[in-house]
Amino acid sequence: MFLGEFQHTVDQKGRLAIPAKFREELAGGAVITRGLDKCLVIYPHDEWNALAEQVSRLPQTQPNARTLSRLLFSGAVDFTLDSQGRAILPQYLREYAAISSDVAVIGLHQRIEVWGLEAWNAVKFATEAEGGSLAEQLADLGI
Amino acid sequence: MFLGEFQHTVDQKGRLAIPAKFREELAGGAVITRGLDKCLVIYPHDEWNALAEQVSRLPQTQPNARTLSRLLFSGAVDFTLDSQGRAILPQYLREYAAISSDVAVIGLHQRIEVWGLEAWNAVKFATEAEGGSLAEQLADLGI
DNA sequence: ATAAATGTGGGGAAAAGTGGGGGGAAGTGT
DNA sequence: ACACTTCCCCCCACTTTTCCCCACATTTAT
Repeated sequence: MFLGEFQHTVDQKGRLAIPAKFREELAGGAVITRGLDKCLVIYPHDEWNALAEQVSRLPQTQPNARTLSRLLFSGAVDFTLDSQGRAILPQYLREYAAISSDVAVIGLHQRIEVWGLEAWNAVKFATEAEGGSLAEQLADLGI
Repeated sequence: MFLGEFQHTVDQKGRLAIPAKFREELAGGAVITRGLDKCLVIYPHDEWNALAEQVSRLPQTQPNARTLSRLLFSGAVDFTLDSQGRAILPQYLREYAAISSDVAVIGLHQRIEVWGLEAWNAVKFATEAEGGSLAEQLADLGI
């Protein structure tokens, strides 16, 4: 399970150190691709396969399904960690998420998100601000 | 079951001694994350897993579900107690709850809350003061 | 009163994060 | 086919953070 928030940097070669706590679960290979909110998403192999299966089963007659397919699959890169536990972020993915140097790496249970630091802070503050209304949703879940 | 109120201190390394009475129940691992009232919450592993499972099952295509996931998971830290029975509070969690040095550790049955001491005192006085009207509102909940 | 347990502080070893250099494979052009 | 360039990957080195251990003061129990 991926948990927590980490501030890392992407070096000039486009390398990103994956938090040590996440490495074991990614050892079997992982996929990084575009996320739904101008961020990047990393899935372990198993999760990715399940997701890919799900998306490809959508009726491709619907425009939204085709758009989603393109977003997910066209940008996807299969990668393994180097000996220092780093992944390489292709340039077009860095551009998509407006990532320059400082990034936030976020553990979200089954997946990992990578944000440009500024974008993440904006999202975080917004999220904390609307914490109250989200509390009601939690209540709906019986929590 | 967690009960009682304890005043502890967070040292310069961000370590917080968990009250001895709580340690046994946290021995199997625990998770600390952002609470809904600018405090921190500690869940034993079992409690946390149930909560995480419910949230992660929400359809991540919905914006609210993603926001909720981020609020809950991004701040979460999986930890075990060190040999002195202490937990480490990451800096971003201390910032969230405005925790500097003195904190209140509150046992609340299934979970533990951690408050900055000043914030806790304010909340406590407010709670005690509105005890009367609170009773009425609780009555509406069927208690 | 003595002994055990609890809360607090600090030092040192190990690991994590970051940056840079060099060798080899792949691709391009002549 | 050969030389050249480019890119990728592996390795090494440094700094910072984290984790583990020991030490001490205070409280609680016997």
